[in-house]
Amino acid sequence: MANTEQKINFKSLKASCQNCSLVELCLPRGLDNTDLTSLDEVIKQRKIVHKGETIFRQGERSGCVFAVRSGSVKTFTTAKNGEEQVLGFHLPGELLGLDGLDNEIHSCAGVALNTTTICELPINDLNVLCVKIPGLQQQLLSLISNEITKDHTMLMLLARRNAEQKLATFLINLSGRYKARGYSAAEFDLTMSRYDIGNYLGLADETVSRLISKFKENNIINAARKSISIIDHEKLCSIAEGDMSLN
Amino acid sequence: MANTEQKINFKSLKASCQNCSLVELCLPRGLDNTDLTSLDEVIKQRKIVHKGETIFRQGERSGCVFAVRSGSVKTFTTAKNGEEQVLGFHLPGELLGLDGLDNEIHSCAGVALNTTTICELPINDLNVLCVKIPGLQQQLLSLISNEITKDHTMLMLLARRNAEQKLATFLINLSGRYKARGYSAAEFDLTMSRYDIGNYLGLADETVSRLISKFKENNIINAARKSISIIDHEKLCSIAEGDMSLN
DNA sequence: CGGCTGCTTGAAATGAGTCAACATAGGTGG
DNA sequence: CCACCTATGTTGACTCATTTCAAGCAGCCG
Repeated sequence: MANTEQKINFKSLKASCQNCSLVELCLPRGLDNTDLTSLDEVIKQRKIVHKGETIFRQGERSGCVFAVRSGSVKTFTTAKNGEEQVLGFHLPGELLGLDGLDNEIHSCAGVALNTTTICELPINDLNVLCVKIPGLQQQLLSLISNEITKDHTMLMLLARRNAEQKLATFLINLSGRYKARGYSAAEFDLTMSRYDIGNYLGLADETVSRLISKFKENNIINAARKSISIIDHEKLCSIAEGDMSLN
Repeated sequence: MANTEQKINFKSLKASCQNCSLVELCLPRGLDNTDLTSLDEVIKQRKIVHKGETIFRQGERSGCVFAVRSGSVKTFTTAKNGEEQVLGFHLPGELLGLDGLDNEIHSCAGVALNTTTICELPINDLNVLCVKIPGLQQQLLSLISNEITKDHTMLMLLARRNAEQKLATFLINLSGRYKARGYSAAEFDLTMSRYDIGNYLGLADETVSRLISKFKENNIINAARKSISIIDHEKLCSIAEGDMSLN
């Protein structure tokens, strides 16, 4: 398909899909440069998606997995009655669309929350590569397996935690993910609306708003609209764990 | 590893792991008898597990996926503070432990709810087979992908539905799964406790109890302890969908 | 500049949780 | 085989966290 003569090293691969977790996950497990070249060929050219635009639709077979290069994305399912459930938010370096890894239709949709750059990874090409690179198959299973573990954490959060704990956990989680990708853990933007946060956490958006205000009053965070800074990470953790409650 | 001379046809395979969904899923996709023979070799001898006994532990690497042959199993995670969250119930013919398909540690535990027969499918053997049988790899991805979709449905249920809808959905779901495996859709036993149901659905067990009573009063179901019969499936669906509410 | 969308805040309503007492089944041991 | 004991399930009364309804506010985009 592509020119396999052109050997690409890790640096150029990383440049072609910066912070792409698939690539990063593969690296420490002993894939060599040839493998990486092949992998690089699989990553289609980046695509720019604007706020509110759809990356893949529910019920559609995109044939791809996606990696966020910049910007952010929400995934959600739509029920028969039209109700939406936000399933997750995806930051730079993170993957989405793994529910289509079996090359069947997506059970959720992905929409950009702001101007976003996306790398597409065609699944058929990945499958071909999997035969050539035994470790890659394992990586894919690991990725999708982690996805299940994440969902299980979310089930616990939704079923067992109160509103304060949910929001605190959400903020800590975002903070950690930004940090893992080299951004500030203390200051970042909430690219999603209060409504989306509430929907994701199983709360009314008014409740989210109220809690943010309460966290502000208690000098745990500072917030103005989209912009968030975490002042007291430790207290936020205590709230998330249920070891502490406000008022 | 095993004697590949001994050709086993579908019938004997099915007998060896009755209603095993992995086998069933593979069949319609064109695996031939030789493939099935190999698959059969992978399925370790059945194991009997008694009520309350553990099939695999959280944090343990079992190296297996499991299929329920008879009985039933619950899976759950335990949080740092010791709190448990039930993640699912597994009926005859269903798989569990897919979170270990990447051959890493399980992020949840599986415990028998009553006397249960289990088939073990060692992942390493499956991986070897995947090289021999291209379709199998696809099947595994499909299975795990369905698992993600199921979790997403559950997230929607926990986040957006009230107690009545949750319990109605739960009962309809169980009914459908029993039916799919050839059991009665209208009459079955709840092998799990009210506490487990409540934990799974994010409700107090008293709430579950009250709702069962309410459904009984309205002649939608009949129930005595573990035994359940669905009288008015249609109404139950209406409640689940939120088109109808009691009192 | 004006209108729109998203956010904030207040007050009232309510669904589900908590606490507590009681009922029943099933298992155990005398 | 009966009597007791413990688990689990049921029901009631009360509480409270969160939702709902409603009104006002502030950025932002055309």
